[in-house]
Amino acid sequence: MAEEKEAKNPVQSAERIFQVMEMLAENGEMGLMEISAALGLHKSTVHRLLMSLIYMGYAKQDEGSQKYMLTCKVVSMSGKILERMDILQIARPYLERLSDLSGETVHLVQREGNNILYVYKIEAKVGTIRMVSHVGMVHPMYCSGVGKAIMATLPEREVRAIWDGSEIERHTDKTIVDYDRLQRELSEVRRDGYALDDEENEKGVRCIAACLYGYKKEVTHAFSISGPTSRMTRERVRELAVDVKKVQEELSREIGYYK
Amino acid sequence: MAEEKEAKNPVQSAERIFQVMEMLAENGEMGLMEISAALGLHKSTVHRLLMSLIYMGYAKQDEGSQKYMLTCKVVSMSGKILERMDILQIARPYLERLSDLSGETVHLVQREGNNILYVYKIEAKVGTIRMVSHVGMVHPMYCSGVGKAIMATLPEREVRAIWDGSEIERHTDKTIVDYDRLQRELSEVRRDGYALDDEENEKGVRCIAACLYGYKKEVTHAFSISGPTSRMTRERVRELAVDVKKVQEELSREIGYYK
DNA sequence: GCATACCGTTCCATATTATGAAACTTTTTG
DNA sequence: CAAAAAGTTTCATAATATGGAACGGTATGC
Repeated sequence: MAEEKEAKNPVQSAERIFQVMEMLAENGEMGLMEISAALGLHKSTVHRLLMSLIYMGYAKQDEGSQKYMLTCKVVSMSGKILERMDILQIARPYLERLSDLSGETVHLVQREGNNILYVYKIEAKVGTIRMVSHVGMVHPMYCSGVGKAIMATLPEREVRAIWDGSEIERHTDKTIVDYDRLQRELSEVRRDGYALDDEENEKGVRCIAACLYGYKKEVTHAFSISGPTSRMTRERVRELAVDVKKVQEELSREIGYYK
Repeated sequence: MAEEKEAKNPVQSAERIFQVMEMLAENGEMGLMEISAALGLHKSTVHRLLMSLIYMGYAKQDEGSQKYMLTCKVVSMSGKILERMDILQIARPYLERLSDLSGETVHLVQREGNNILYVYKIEAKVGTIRMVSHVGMVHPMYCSGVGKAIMATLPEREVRAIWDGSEIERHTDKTIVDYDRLQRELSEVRRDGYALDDEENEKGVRCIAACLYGYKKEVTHAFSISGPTSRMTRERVRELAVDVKKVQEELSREIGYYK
């Protein structure tokens, strides 16, 4: 009988308060009973937690519907976190250069376990098609150019762990759904120095990505240029690859990576 | 002896947890004792709160320095909040149109008491000068074009209240620092239908702004085009005013405002 | 190189705080 | 208009957070 001393949150009410917040962030406006039922907490408890959130300015109650929702106070906190993020501040001008010369959407992402988190986005300067991505969005690694760019720097067993830890979902008919193909593609990424996402994630969207070396021992960040297949022809991607690799090199060097 | 039954937070530890988070968001990496001293809480208490934040994924501890900092988990929460914000989703294409035709920085802001909060920003498509603004940033109303656009819709006593509730700070030699001038400018805004910020907030930056009608009874949102004085000449501003007012009208109508 | 001071961490008895049942009020629904 | 559901308030009780104290590690100063 293995005595598992499982780690537990030392502050119960903190845990519950964030459960409520996450619930509201996920579902938008909710009623008290709805939250109570979803979390399995007594309505009296939920009410108290909500009053606390309102008191602190993180939530509010709609006067008409009486439903609860989050305010923008965490948006403000989020902004401060991003402004303090040194890698973002350093990368920004480089990414803007990529945006200027391609006119396409540019992203900077950060690894979070088996997923990547979008921390910066520059909207396309041409065309009217908008990508669904947005700052704060979390996405699986295995089906994104940036994710593959990061995975390509990891030893096989870690790649395997990410694969096993991800829920493999087919988004388009080109989505990678078997591990062998992922491995083959990662070798190509290592060979070429950049990663491609050829409509694997979103129909009609092609993307070229590269990672950033030198921030931590393990690679944690990557960036990409994405656009509609109409403009992002295979040929154009090959052209952009030159710029992407150049930015990768310069930026990695500025961050502190040599060779 | 007026028995003031001041409202208090019904969940003490929630209050403290957010005090810790806000502290870290404001100051970045901090040591345990530093937080403890700043908040006047016992180090043991702060430690427990931090362990809770780490457990939930909102904070982490640097292995080297042992200092604590926030992770990007609230960035993710923030992203979800913004994606649910209907007015932002509706306004986005209109603001992009303004961005396309001007090439300058475009903002959408939301009133938060005496301040405005930036909820959306489109970077300038021309030039290399970057504005310091960012999504999540909070700014006083009295010294911004968007702020004046909103204030111009309020009755005098509310304007007065905002003025009194703001810390008047001179940012440039053109910053409004007396109430009479603010009032005069607000009359102009009412007359013209748009607000100007002529280097009042940031040296070398001119901005034209208008509010959005129809979302709530009170006006809560405004948008703007900003750029360096070199490109944003008085004449160009007059030209852009036409587009700004057009977007104001169309957008207000789409939101649900008639006449 | 040793002593001291400082920081971070852990433990624990105690007092405070959060809890949830129940009662009450308001709103919605049939 | 009645009944049900949602939201709010109260309160005794149980559980939780609290902070003093002590421990261990690391940096600082002599």
